[in-house]
Amino acid sequence: MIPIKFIRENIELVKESLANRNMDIDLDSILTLDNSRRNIIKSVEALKADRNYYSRKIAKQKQKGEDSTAQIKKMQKVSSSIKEYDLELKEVNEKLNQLLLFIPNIPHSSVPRGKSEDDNVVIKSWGEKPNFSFQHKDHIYLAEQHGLVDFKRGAKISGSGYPLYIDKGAKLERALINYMMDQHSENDFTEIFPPFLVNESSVLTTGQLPKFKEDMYYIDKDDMFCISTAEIPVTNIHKNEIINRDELPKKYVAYSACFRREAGSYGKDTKGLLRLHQFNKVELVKFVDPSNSYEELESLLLNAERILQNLNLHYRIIELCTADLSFSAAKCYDIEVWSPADQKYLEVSSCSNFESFQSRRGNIRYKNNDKLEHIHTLNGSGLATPRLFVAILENYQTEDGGIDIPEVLQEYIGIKKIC
RNA sequence: GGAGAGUUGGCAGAGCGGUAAUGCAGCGGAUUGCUAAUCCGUCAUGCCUUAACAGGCAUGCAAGAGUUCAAAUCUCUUACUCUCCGCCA
Repeated sequence: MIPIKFIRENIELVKESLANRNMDIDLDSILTLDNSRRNIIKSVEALKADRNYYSRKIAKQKQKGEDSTAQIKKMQKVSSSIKEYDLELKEVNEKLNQLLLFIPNIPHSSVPRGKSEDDNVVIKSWGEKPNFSFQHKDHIYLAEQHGLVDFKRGAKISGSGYPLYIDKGAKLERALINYMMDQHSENDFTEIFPPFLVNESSVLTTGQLPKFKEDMYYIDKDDMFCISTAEIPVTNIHKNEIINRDELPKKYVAYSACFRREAGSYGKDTKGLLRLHQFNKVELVKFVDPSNSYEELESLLLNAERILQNLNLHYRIIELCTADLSFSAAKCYDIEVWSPADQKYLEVSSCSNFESFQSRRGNIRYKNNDKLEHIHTLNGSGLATPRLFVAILENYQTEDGGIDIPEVLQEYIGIKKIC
């Protein structure tokens, strides 16, 4: 949430930020609304001052036993016109707040400007693309060949986009989750197992609502949302709380299933594990002192990268440009792992600094000396499993058609190779 | 699902129709030569005036509605927390 006062005082900056995001939001009508809001406040507060003055007078008169029917008559009129103004003010406030909830975060000054995702910047590349001396296969073939994932039965049970992991496939999936959780725990992230259904206010905090309601699974009867990421429950751990400065940074790691309707992406990546309605993800969330949130973002990125390094998978890091930045983020890095079959990079993590955007929505503050201020929130996938699963199958396949298990996972899965 | 209790500032805690006591912590200042004490101020948000310092007004007692000249206080609705009962993995 960008506060109206900030918009009012930095209108050019906000306009520029929206333009850089390729977003068209009518700021002038927001300012007009703000203006009329302040005018109403002026009028109604003058009346309320009047009312307070006469109420006190009436109280004194009553004590003395004097008659005050004239004043009371007058105040009845004042009160009813206060009521009208208050109603008007409430309507204007609601309209204004509704509009403000649709304004995205302001990109950090270091974010590259761009018109589309083509302007994202590759800032790092780690490892090497594998060279196969044999005809290598894609993950769908490999998964079906070895009975790791049953897409057909998943579709029978739920629909497309709900893979059924079986036997060694199920074990590999669980090994990945357990391995990543352990790694991050060792780096002082506190382990969380969050609720997977959350209320509306939690989704407003992180910014998936109100703008992206179409992407969420919604349970009408109970007014609950299925989480699209563990970011939602974990960020809301401290909703409406005040955190002591000496407790910062607060670092959490959580596994969750993630549910996404993927509205508007029909026909894209419909086969295999690349785009799913339900998938598993390990998420890192940090609550940090605003003065060093960008250093914390860099270290968060390293925490996520470490997983791919330990799995010895080639990846690159993209710095998202203003046009590709997500709604709530001020800055974001994507980590993309190499898929030999598709000959392209697959996004397995987004690491973002939200600055105070989410903490304002969720009223998450910290005590800075004598002042209460909004904290900065960060999060990053560490990592999402489906594309990681893809990368392991494709990068670790062997000439005899088997799949080697990466060394760090062997103790988790109990075998060294899928034959 | 049923019954009861509760929700007041950073925290603790009073007030139960006349407009938020008090304590603790924090911050600023004064004073005293001693790791501290004492005193004063400040310590939520918004709006207005001001270049700024500062000042004025309003709002704020879980959320919303109602009664009233006046609501933390009375009435209704909702949310959440706790306790007990029921059902259940």
